[in-house]
Amino acid sequence: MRLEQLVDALDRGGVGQLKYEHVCKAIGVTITGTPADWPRDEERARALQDELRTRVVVDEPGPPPGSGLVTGVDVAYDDERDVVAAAAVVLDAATLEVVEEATAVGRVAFPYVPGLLAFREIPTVLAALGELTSGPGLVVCDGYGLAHPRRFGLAAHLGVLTGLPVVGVAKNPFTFTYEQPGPRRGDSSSLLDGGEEVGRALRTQDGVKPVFVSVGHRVSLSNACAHTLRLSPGFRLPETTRRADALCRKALREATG
DNA sequence: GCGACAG
DNA sequence: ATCTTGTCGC
Repeated sequence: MRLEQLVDALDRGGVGQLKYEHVCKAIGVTITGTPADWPRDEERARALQDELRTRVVVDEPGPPPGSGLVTGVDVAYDDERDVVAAAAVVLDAATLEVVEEATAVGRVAFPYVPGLLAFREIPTVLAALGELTSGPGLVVCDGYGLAHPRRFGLAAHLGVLTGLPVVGVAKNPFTFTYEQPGPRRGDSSSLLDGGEEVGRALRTQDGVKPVFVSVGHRVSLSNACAHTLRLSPGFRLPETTRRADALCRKALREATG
């Protein structure tokens, strides 16, 4: 996906106030600044979530597991120097082999506030996605989608901005509750916010702590779980997450030192 | 008011 | 997320 297409997508999505003219190239990575009109305080960030949440698409099953491309995205921080590095790693969904990699480095755009994680991660993640030549296919990110206080976590936010199918796979249950799923790989249970199922606790390896899957955009929950399972043949976390995590850390090392 | 709280 | 040694095990 080229950067111009990404910006077009942003405009078509009615979020044209998000400009990425700060994006430029330098020494093999993309250096991105925070968009001038990016929310600067929690109040405006929550207002933007409330505005964008209505655009989440939940009535599509999403691409079938095991075919096409699947892209993992992740970020690493150097809070001392106010630097963030993002990575996007495209895998062949059938073989889990790496098809393409891209990174971007930028300034931290927002502090970490539970419920507002997307504002911290998304600008640099978009820059990394914009560097990809291949279409990302299904995107898998760290954190939650609809499992969120206002039903608009990182995965949903990224999906609405790009129009891509996105799933969220988190390592912790956040504020939600769940019954312990069965002990075998593939066993799952509901992730609950009160009585509402907002995601699933999914066991990806026998006898290992589950991961927490939720819908981001244009995928069903059951399909999101099926993808997560296929992407996790040997470890607790999906290969997309593992690859993106390793790459963004490397990009941060090379950008910082 | 206090604690908890994706990454 | 990040700070961090050793250690158990394949």
